[in-house]
Amino acid sequence: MKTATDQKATSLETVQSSLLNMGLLDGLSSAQFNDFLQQAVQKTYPKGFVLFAQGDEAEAFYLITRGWVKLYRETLDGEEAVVDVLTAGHLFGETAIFEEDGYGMSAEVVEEAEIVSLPLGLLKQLMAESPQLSMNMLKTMSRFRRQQDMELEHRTLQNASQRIGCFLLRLCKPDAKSPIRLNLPYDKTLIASRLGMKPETFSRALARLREDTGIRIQGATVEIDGLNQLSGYSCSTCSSSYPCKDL
Amino acid sequence: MKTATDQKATSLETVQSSLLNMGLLDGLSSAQFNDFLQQAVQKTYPKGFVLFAQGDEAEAFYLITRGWVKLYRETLDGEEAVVDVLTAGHLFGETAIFEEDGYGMSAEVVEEAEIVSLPLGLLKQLMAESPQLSMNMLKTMSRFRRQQDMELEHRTLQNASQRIGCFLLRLCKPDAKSPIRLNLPYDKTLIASRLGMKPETFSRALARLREDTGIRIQGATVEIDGLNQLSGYSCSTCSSSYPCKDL
DNA sequence: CGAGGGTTTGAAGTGCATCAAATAGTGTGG
DNA sequence: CCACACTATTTGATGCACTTCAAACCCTCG
Repeated sequence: MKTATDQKATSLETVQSSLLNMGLLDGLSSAQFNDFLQQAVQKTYPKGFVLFAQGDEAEAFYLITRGWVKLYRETLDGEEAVVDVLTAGHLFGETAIFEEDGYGMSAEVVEEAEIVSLPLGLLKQLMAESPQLSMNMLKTMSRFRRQQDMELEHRTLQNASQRIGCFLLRLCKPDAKSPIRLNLPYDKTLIASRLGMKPETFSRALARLREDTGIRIQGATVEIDGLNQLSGYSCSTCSSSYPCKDL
Repeated sequence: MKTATDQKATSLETVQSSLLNMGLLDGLSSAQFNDFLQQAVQKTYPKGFVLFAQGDEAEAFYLITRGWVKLYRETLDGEEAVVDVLTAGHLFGETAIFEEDGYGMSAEVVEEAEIVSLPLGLLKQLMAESPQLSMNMLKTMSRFRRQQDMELEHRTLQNASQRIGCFLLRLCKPDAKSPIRLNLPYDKTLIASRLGMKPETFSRALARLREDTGIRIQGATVEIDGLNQLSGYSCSTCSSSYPCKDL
């Protein structure tokens, strides 16, 4: 719950290339794009920094260029439900553009992150002028929505071990060659809540996944011999078979 | 899994007023609106009719004017996850507009329904011309997305009885006077899957809800003395307190 | 009346949560 | 470089919630 503030501005060029890569702003005139660029601010945020809290007035949306950010909701009695954990290339906060009572969730940095913030007002304004921009926005939202649908399905139909397997599969590069080695991107407790389970359950479920599929785990390092090994285990109770490109 | 076909065309006027009410087409020129109207088809579908299945090529989107429709996904091993159950005034299938591989879920009529179908192609075409239309679409999607977020939160944080209480609350008209009487809109088995639980669990959880809150249940009829009674019970583990306008 | 679906009830099992405690890992100051 | 403090992770024991399988009940409709 830190609100510390080590925030270092970085060069415009970096910001520019980041913005171009995210797709949302494709098709804007260069004048329009420059408007954005002028108002873009890139900073470095420490772990624990809260970018915004549920209900805050929505003034900006964000693009991550490094690090990890957690999106979550808090209930009246203090529980926390992690909606998603995002990293470089991901966009967030932009869906607040149509919501009257501020951001629908909170966002907190979980691993030191570089983040570009952009004014929502400008986005809204340019959207009225550029159908292409609206279209991009729709695509973005559509993809998010599909992800959320999958998420709900997973919670309903997959057990803890399968959800972990699915999570690991999504960490694998599609073209990786066996055996695949990968590192868990953030700590196990956070992965657990990302997947809707308690840390203890995560630990046990991971152990079971290891026994059932033969993957090897050493601390935060995971080694997988073949993807079929995992996809057969995790994807059977899912409506889209591996590779599920939506997640 | 019926595919029967009793389909009766209805008058253009009815279709027109339905279309005007749904908000999505606000701001279109009358010429554009008429294009839509020309291609709108309203039919009556029997219970069990499958409007489209996951993966089908997406050619139309739909507006319900009467009855109930279930949106769901099916897994490889035959399980079914109900995404939502919709009724008059609800729109569905329109989010397939940006998806390359057809509808992301299946849609089946669960209570005889009158449904207007509209060509997705036309929507896409007009969206390029009318920023307002894109904007409407974005609002629609944004609302859907928020609903899905809530849904996920509920599955994570509420137990079965609380989810049923929440469901009942959303059936109540906000201005209803106590005691509130209402009828379950579709059968209990379907409500159960809508809420992500088995019929047996639903039955027992409903019994527990009755004991804990004092609501009265007689078959499909529910009587509630006060909303606080229910909201206190169901909404405490939720991030938005009653009345949660998003669902 | 009888068939069949929806609903409830009972008994037993499974999975995840909880509480408690041990262990491993990490960073700090000495 | 070590000892300590603190956090992350694992393990064990137990409980509760939901599911499963089975059977009874109920209601509607032909």
